[in-house]
Amino acid sequence: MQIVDEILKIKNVKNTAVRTVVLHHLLNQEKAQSLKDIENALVNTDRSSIFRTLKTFEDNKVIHSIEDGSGMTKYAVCAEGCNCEPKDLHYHFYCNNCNKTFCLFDVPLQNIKLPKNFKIQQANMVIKGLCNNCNE
Amino acid sequence: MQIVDEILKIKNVKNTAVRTVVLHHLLNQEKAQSLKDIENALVNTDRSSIFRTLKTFEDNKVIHSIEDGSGMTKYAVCAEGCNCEPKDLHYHFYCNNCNKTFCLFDVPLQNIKLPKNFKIQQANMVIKGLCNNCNE
DNA sequence: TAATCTTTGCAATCGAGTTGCGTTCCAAGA
DNA sequence: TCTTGGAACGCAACTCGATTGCAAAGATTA
Repeated sequence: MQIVDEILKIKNVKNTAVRTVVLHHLLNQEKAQSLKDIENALVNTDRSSIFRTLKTFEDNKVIHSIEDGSGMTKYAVCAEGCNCEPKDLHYHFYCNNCNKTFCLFDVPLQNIKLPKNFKIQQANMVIKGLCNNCNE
Repeated sequence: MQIVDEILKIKNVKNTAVRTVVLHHLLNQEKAQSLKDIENALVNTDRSSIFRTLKTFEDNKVIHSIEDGSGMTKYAVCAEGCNCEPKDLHYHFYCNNCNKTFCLFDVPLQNIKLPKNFKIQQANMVIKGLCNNCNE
């Protein structure tokens, strides 16, 4: 739990009961979590409280959200030092079979050459296919 | 209208009244369209008919869908010869200001090196920022 | 023409996300 | 310690894009 405290302190987010359990849960997942995933895991915590907690975390760069095309926004803890700027972006991998969403921190994002006068602010890169567990 | 007929014929999709107007509309747009966009443009065509038409088009690779994070799935006509396979993928650009979604056909997709045993099937690449009209 | 399958339009439903509001909690100041 | 104001919480209701059930209309085949 001291990691949770530490992260919240660094990101300047006040620690509360809900925030603690939500962040603790997120830290213990290998795959990005949807609101429903978290709701199911934390049975006695209210959905809207979790929702507002996720918003707070996102606003304060504790976590980042991923639109993986599953219809549910997924959330994952930002890597240390991440400010969710273009340089901090990474690919996500969505498994079409087990529906898990992974952060691919090790796959570098190419330097994208946009058309003239287009300006990048964020990006949402999702590769879909089969993960190592589901690929035969 | 003969382009519409031609595309549907090539993609093996039976031509109907709704399909004609939907595809014709999509062909005349510079930006990807949401179901609502199409609904608003084709006032006397039913939403569910448009919806089912889009599904049919997508199943038959007439169009592809884009999850741009706006909460609404967008649709755009596939380029000639597109089979919506990884090699046919392209980046999309979502303008945070005017909310338009563009297909960036000219920006090549890098060859992504996935972790061992991961297999790519599709991808949804969305870059967000300001388009040329909105970038000052 | 009759039988059958497909497409369409309408209405209802689903579900993720979001919000309003009253209550509870907490921290700062009196 | 008590008071007070703001933040967080829990509950219920609501929004809105997506989807489906069903019957009518249209197209296709025998």
